[in-house]
Amino acid sequence: MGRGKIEIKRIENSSNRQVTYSKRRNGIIKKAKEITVLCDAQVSLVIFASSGKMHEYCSPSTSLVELLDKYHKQSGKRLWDAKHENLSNEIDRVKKENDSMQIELSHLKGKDITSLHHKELMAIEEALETGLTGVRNKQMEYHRMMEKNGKMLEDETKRLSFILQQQELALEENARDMENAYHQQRAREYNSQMPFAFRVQPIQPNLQERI
Amino acid sequence: MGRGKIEIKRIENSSNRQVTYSKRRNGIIKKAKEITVLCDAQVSLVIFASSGKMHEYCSPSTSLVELLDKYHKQSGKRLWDAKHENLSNEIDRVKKENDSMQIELSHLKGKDITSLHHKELMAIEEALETGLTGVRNKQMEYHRMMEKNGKMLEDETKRLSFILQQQELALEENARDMENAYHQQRAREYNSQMPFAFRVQPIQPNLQERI
DNA sequence: AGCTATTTATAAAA
DNA sequence: TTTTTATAAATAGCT
Repeated sequence: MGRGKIEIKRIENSSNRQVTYSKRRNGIIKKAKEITVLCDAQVSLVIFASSGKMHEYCSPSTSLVELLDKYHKQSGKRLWDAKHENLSNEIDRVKKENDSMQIELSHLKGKDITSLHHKELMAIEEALETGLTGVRNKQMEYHRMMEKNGKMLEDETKRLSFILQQQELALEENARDMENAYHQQRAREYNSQMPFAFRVQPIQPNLQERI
Repeated sequence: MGRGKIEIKRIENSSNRQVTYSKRRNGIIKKAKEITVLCDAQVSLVIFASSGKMHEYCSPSTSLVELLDKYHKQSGKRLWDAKHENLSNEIDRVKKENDSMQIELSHLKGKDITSLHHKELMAIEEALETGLTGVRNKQMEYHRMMEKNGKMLEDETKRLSFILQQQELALEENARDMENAYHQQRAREYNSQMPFAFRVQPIQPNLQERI
């Protein structure tokens, strides 16, 4: 069906193989369409190239899912049974895990322990104590942190109020100085003397050592 | 491709249609086999005649299920039925449940609590305390039961040893009686007198009222 | 189901 | 890839 006859065996030349694949794939799809129309048939065709690329054809009157359903019914082959079984098994497995965790949780919460024996109760008690210790340590840690923060705030407040007090004292002193200066001024004015300047003292106490 | 050219439209003559279907179906399957061999392709082909009869071809290196799996991965189209999807959904749901229980269990056991906040820790602590209370109550109950059992055993032991003591006393008495009887016998033999019988007394004290 | 004239598909080349 | 073209292959109509 071409310039030369070919044997039906793998085409070793990769680019020839690719070209032939493309042409023959189109050919098959064309044939599938034709038989669909000519003979009222339903065709599902899925082709994967060695590259992994997929092409498909499905008769327009139907769908792959529908055809596979018919396939089930006709061939009796249960295509999805294996999958179903796997899924079911996994569900069972996970549910069992679930149940045992559920029971463990109940026990840890003190529920459904009526039927337990002494040894089991001991184990649960131990687990609860371990957990409680862990949680309480964590709480303690948290608490200590809060306390530390509180202490720091308290210290800072003390420091700030001390500074404030010092500043107030300084202001009062300053005010007194000014008043004195005023009275002296009046006296000097009265004596035709020049007033002498006064300087505001630095009022902020050196508190660096407290920081 | 035949004695006369035909239009690609439904063949109205039923027997012609049937013949053409048969010939072309074979043709397509042959082509499918050829492209499989020539080009390293994988082909799935399912054909239903209008009569409902099915024919299929699948490349020998694979299977329909496998190809459909690949199909699903490539196209993203869901081929499996609702049941399948339901199962998948259930697995997801149960797994999620599992995860959250796993986390809860970890927390109750004092693991992975580093990232928890104060409020959450409080809740866990409370749950642990409740659980511990429950378990300890149960232990207490158990303990009380054991104690009660112990008390009963003790009482029973006392009762039994009392009975034993009584029996020993009775035996001693019996022995004395026998000795006396022996001496009397000897005396009587000496006097040619017949011995008189003696009876073992019931030795078990009536202790029913203690049970 | 075979046969065969004719159409169609396609291998090789471009 | 697509087109060209010589040739192989498929098949429509007939038996």
